[in-house]
Amino acid sequence: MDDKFLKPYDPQATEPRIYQEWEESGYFNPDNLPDAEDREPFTIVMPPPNANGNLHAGHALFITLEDLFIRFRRMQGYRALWIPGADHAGFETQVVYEKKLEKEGRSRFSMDPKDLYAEILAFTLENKANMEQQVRALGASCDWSREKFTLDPDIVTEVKKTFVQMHEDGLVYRGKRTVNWCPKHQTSLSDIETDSVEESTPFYTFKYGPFDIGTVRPETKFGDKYVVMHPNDARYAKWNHGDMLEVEWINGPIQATVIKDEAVEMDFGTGVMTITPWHSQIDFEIAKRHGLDIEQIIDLRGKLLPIAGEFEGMKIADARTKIAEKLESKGLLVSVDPDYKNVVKRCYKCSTMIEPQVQDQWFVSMKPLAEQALQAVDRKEVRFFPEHEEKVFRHWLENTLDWNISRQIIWGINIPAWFRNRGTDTEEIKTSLEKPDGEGWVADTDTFDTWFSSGQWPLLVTGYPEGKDHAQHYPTDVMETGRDIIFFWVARMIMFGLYRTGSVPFHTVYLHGLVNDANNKKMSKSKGNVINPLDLTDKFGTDALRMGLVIGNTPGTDLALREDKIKGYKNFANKLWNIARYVLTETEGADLSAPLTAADEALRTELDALIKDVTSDLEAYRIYLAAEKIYHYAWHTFADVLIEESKVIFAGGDAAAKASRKALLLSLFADTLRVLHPFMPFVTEEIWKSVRTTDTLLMVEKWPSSAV
RNA sequence: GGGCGAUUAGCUCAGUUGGUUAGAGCAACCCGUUUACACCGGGUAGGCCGGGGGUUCGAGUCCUCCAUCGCCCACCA
Repeated sequence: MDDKFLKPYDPQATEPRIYQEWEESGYFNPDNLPDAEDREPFTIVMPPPNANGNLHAGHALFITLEDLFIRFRRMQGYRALWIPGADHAGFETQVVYEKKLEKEGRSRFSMDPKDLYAEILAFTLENKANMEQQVRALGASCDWSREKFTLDPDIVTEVKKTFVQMHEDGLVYRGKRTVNWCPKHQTSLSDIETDSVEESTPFYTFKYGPFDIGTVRPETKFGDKYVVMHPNDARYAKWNHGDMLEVEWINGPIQATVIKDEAVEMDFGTGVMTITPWHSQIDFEIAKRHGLDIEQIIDLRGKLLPIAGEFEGMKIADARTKIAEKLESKGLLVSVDPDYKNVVKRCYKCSTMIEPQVQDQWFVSMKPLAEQALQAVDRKEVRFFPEHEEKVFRHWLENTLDWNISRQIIWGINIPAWFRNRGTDTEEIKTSLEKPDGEGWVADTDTFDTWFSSGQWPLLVTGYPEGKDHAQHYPTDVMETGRDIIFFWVARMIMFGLYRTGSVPFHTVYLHGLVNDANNKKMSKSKGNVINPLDLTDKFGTDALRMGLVIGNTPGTDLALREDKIKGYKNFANKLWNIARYVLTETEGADLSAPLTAADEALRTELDALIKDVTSDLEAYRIYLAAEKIYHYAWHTFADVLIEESKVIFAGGDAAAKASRKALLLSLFADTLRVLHPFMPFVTEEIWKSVRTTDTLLMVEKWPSSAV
């Protein structure tokens, strides 16, 4: 027996050494596996962590699960490939960096864009290196030789090609449309980058000529020269579409026009409203239907424009009550409901109120792409774990609107579009990777929504269209990621995968829930309850953390991360260590081929049955069950029953029984280690060194297949 | 407003898709230290499986209604 077993298991000293051995073995790269060419591929694309900070508990969970899937399949004999990556994370990283600038008393708006880009790039690359070390610490057996960064030149080129091709196919268009504008970050955002928040706000009813109109936003009302009602509303039958009338309004009399439109709800308020098409999606649609003028009232910083007269330059929040007061003083206020419940959109990063603005931007036409994705799910080409997430997925795809993909930020992939005579009647637009021929072309300064590029990640990292990996490893097998990014990412990957390659990017979607704090509350910096997974690996070992993340965690369900639970699995790692000490001490020089007694044969069969069970659990993604079963076997069957029984046998005089039991202990322990390896790779690999009869690493040992 | 999910032991959760006396970990309580391991062993206690109704030979599991909690989506000003 190795002397190392005389001391308790020391994960801190063991783990980095073991990881280095794995990495140096070359087996993370499936091309180096024995008989690589004969193996069936099994592929996972890692959700590339944002290279803008430390890994959080959610990363630890996905790394654990994906590493487990990969190690299991590698041992089963697949050409197991796990492709790691790092995400420049466009807007997210820019927000992180802007906070840093703010702390330093600087601002992106007073910087040269080139300098800003260079600074964020340096920041990102530094974090990327840090992040990669943390992924290693968690035991990830991913193929670092294939690692991709979302800003790698080949990735960027292919992303741009997708855009150009989609433009040619009419799936990308430039349009003057309502976008979600964040006045703080000075960029538009997609619909899913905003949060709808219910708030209590005064609901005003004003006199507008002969009508009473309701609004929660008096500050937008300056340009309201259209008054809209439902065509079937009997109360207003005497008014005809197009009727003109003069009404007294905020800054004096204006010419108003009656518009009849079915978008108006007859039983809401008075059934009459005025519209502000520049700052409301629904109003914009009405204006478009009837060819009405649209006029900007609020600038991009959230301040009133000259049209507001005496209110020019005021912030909308301050202007709101002032304008209501003025209307009241003019006798135009009918009533105020002080506690009206209204849903407003806020920036998902800074909670600033989104100001709808009409802008010329790039959009993806979602309907045709969503159709394709839904059909692929209908054909069962993608299955979901948990199953019910398929409903959530469908519901979103059936209702999603066109996707604004242009961002007015520097940190990202620039949109390969070119303008000539921009903003004039003779404006020309071209999309191409290179500047078009001819004079006067100016490049678009906008960048892509980061999900436009990460949505193509599986096809990009496998080297579409010509890469060898694309032929061999696409479509991939499992996409394991957070339930919270099913729309941001999973839906887009399926759409882009189908669009560009004709195939779904993966056949299985495994969605994990949130990792919460010990009280099952969402972790957040402001609450101060954030748990750093690397602290837990330092304290209890990576294997213990992995077990703690996996056991009792069903897909799609949130997990409470408790230290006492992880501590329990640290004890388990040590238990395995002590089992090894006993087994190795007692079986020194044992004859592995000694015939088994009938009783021992039954014990062998018992484990075979368990392995069969655990294997089918793993294949069906019942990870939580598989982990618990093998844990329970090792501790409460192997250690508590078998070893105790063995002590009696070894103390007795039956030589055949002794020989049988020695061979049995070794064989059962070896298989227990094999099955435990995907869950607890470090301690099992370390013990394996003393158990193995060849010099093979446990990570490439054959998964035990039983005769049962 | 629409959708999804949860409700099982003190706590955190399983219960593999209807089949014996409902399980695990942690916590609690009692006993045990000439040892593979106190990062331990042996044992005990603890559950009208949220509530009502239904289907069935049989329901924690299926259907229905209700209650509570959580999450997601949302262009009625």
